[in-house]
Amino acid sequence: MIITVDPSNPKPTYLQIVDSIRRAIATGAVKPGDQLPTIRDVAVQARVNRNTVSRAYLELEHMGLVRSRQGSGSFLTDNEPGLDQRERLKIIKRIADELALEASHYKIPLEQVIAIVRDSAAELNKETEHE
Amino acid sequence: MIITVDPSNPKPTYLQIVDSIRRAIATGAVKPGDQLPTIRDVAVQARVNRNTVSRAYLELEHMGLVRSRQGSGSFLTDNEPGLDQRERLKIIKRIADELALEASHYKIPLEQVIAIVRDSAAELNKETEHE
Amino acid sequence: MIITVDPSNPKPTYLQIVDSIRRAIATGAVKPGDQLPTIRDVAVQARVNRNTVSRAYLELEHMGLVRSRQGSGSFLTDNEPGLDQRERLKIIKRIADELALEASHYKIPLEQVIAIVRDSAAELNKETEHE
Amino acid sequence: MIITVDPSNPKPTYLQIVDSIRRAIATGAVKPGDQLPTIRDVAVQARVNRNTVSRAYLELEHMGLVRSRQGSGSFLTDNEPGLDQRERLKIIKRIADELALEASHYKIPLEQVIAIVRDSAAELNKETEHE
DNA sequence: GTGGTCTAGACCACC
DNA sequence: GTGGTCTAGACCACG
Repeated sequence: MIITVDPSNPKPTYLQIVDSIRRAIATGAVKPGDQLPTIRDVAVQARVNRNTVSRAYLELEHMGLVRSRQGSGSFLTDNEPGLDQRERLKIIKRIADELALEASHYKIPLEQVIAIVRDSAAELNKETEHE
Repeated sequence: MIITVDPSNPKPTYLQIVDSIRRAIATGAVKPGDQLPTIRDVAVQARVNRNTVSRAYLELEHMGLVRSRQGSGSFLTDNEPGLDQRERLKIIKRIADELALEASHYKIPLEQVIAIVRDSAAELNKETEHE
Repeated sequence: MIITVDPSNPKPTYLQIVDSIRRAIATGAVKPGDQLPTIRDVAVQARVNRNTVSRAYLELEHMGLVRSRQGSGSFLTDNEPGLDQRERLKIIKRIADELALEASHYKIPLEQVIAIVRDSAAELNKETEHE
Repeated sequence: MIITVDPSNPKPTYLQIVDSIRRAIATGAVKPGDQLPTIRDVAVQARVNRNTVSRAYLELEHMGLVRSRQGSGSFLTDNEPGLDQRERLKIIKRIADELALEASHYKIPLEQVIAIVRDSAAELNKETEHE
């Protein structure tokens, strides 16, 4: 699994790591029960401090996606995310609003924006289809 | 102009104000040359500290959308945003990626997500069309 | 609010802080909407590092009991805990089992154990009744 | 003797094994002088690493409950636990406090909690009475 | 002033 | 080997 951290991205490092792993989950690169790379490995690979990776894994644990056990490692759970449908749609709407606002501000046509969204989704599904 | 701040929104207050004003620009509620509401008015209306509104206006100045004139208030400029096309698309892509990731995580179908994006765009254009 | 940390207690420091605050909530010493003592204040008072208190507040935030906002402080939410009744009883049962096992091991009579439990509960309710 | 390990239980594996054996002692399933199952047997049955079982048996030795004889296995001693009454009550009080705090937090009535404690104690004594 | 993030490095607990 | 905790101290972001 490839965990990338972009220092120019304003998003906090630990959340970028969270996103990397959530992306790996979405693409099917890791499956429920699988062991995640160790905290130390990710720290070396992404060139960040161990504590920062710890923080990311803690977040994933609070999201119910990961379970870490002392001495044996961190594993993907088989849980579904726990939010109800309303909450989910609220989150999606918030991001969609932001997308529409930025696009309008930069005068990027709606259809082009939608093409970009399709593109992002396709990148996630690319690997999934191979299973 | 209505400036709303939602304390449950994790986005910082000053950026919520920035977004409100950018939204007003996008919908045509304010036009180049128009005076913006005073910092004090916004602070009272949105029930936030004046420093926070100040911070928002400063941000808008940095974006080149607003110019403050000594003693007479803040006015909308007629500037186009200053980023080049590549930068703009990079920002859009980042948001689109996030949208796709969240949607996949919550198992919301792509077409529904796109419908929501169209919706968000339509809300922005609603008022514009009336002009 | 008094936050106490006992170095001889094997429970991690940050969880002892969490318990102190949960205890303050249970006794009614803090109410929904109230501001909690600042992270820095707790750190000084309990003689621990700021980061340790941060960790405790983060945990409380993940439990849905507290909301922290940059620049303004940490506040008690008005949420009810989010577990369903089954989960709650499972947690209670686990502690009850441990209590029964230790008591049996130390040959402490059941009725004495129950008296101690009543005592612990009374300490929590003492202050509440004064409201 | 049945040793069970629940991976969803946050308690460390070796302590879960310790508790299983202490429970067997409390119910009278094993008596002073009896031989305990071999480390290897427990490891196979509970599907854990032999080192983990070793660690559990070591802990039981430290508690004075078990003595290992070279080459012939581990046997239950006829020792009484070595803590003085104050220490014992302190441990009981700590668990009782935790029980009261969780119950209050989850709004479970005190009498129901006590019924659960009686239940836990009854489960321990059930088998004892048959002797 | 508030809380948030990150680093460096130490030590502990568990398997 | 694994993850967990804590410290010290720096710097940033927000109101």
